[in-house]
Amino acid sequence: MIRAIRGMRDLLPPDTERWHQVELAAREVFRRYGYREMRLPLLERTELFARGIGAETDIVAKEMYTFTDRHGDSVTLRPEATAQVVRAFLENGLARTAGVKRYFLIGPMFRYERPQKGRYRQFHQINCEALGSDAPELDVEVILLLVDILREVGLKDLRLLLNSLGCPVCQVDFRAELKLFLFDREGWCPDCERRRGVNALRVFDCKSSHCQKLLEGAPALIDFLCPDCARHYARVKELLGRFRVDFTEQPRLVRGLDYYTRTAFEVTALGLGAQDAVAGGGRYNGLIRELGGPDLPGIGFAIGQERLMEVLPAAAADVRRELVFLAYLGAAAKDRALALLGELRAQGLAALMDFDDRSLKSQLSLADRLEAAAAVIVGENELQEGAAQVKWLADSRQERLPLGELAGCLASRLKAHG
RNA sequence: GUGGGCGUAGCUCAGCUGGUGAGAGCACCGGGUUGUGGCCCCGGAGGUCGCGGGUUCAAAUCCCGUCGCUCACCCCA
Repeated sequence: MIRAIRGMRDLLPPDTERWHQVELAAREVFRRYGYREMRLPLLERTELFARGIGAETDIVAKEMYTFTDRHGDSVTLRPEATAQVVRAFLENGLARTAGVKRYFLIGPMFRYERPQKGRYRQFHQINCEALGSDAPELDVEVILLLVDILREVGLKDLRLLLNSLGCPVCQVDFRAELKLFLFDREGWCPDCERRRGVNALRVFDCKSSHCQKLLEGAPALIDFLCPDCARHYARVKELLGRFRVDFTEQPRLVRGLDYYTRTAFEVTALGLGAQDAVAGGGRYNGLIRELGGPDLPGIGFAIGQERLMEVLPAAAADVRRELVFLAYLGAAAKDRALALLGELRAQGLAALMDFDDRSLKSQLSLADRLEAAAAVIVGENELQEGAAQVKWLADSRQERLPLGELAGCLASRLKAHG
């Protein structure tokens, strides 16, 4: 048997329907905030991500689906959206439009990692990007938007973690100070031993309780923020408070993509195992210029859709669908049922029938298993009388409806039942 | 890339101190009304016991290898 590729999952009904509901809810929130959709290619030039995300990051260094196409160009399945949104933004001349540019993007991302709970090689994100302003009010708008989506889809017990990563100016001083601290102490785990030289900030991410203990008393980035960054961060916190958004300051929250500056945030939820971040994002003020555009600031976030689905409360079960099943007996009735099927569908009802001349018993059984609301029975008797038997499967109530008015009658009854 | 756990019917699993024909529940098909679902009863179909090798008179059961799944590390959504 040919199996799906490792880390790639089939998404089937009824899950597809729940995914669709979540996407609809997200789209509705985006609409209210004035964000519009981009749909972009899954494949980009490798260089885009190497430059955009940072060549030293794990994503670029060891997690990308990169290969050469038939013309010898190096291409990569997108591992994240932001670099790509910026590319499309610049390529299509959108930087020249007025004001803040607000976009969202929903779709699959690819990273070649070892799969585990909440982590797949193809996964899906709901992305938000706002380009063209450095105002802290925009940071707050984006965070509010994120929280609104998560609430709209029914996520409980979310936790918002907040930090400021400062700008390149403050980071220079901080990194120097941090390195002094890290090299002043010994006993780091092998990973941190390596990291303290290469990318000192990452040491904060270490899950080892031993390293976390060693980190006590380490310099905090917040203490090194330049006046502008400090003001920005203070304003963000002030506004979040004013909008009654609870957050936890997490001085050790560092993001794994090099382009982040200033505001960084993450939403975690219970029940996800080790991969508990449902969404993450932050400001990226240097990225647009890095990718060859003007010096415009930006901010955005990504929701991990698999993880979100995982923690959402289960959908209410045991609900009859608004579905009509047509059962027939005999060749003449089959033809009439086919015609009725078309009428019901034209009326906007969900309707279906079986074509394999089964017994009435098994046709009703099928209707039941499909959780149809009603079964319409058409046989010789019904043809003669010009009226079908309609059986409501929830309570077994049965009624006769004229064949000519069947579609209309069923439509109004189903609507009445809600 | 590293480590732990697991791989028996479509699904969830039992059986595994080696030994009578490989099982259960759910799902599926048929029958119990010749035109009526859900519940119940009866019957049926369905398995290279992941794959390969080894030990043995004998292996789903022990050993080795391999592949796969899964959780965790790393990192991220």
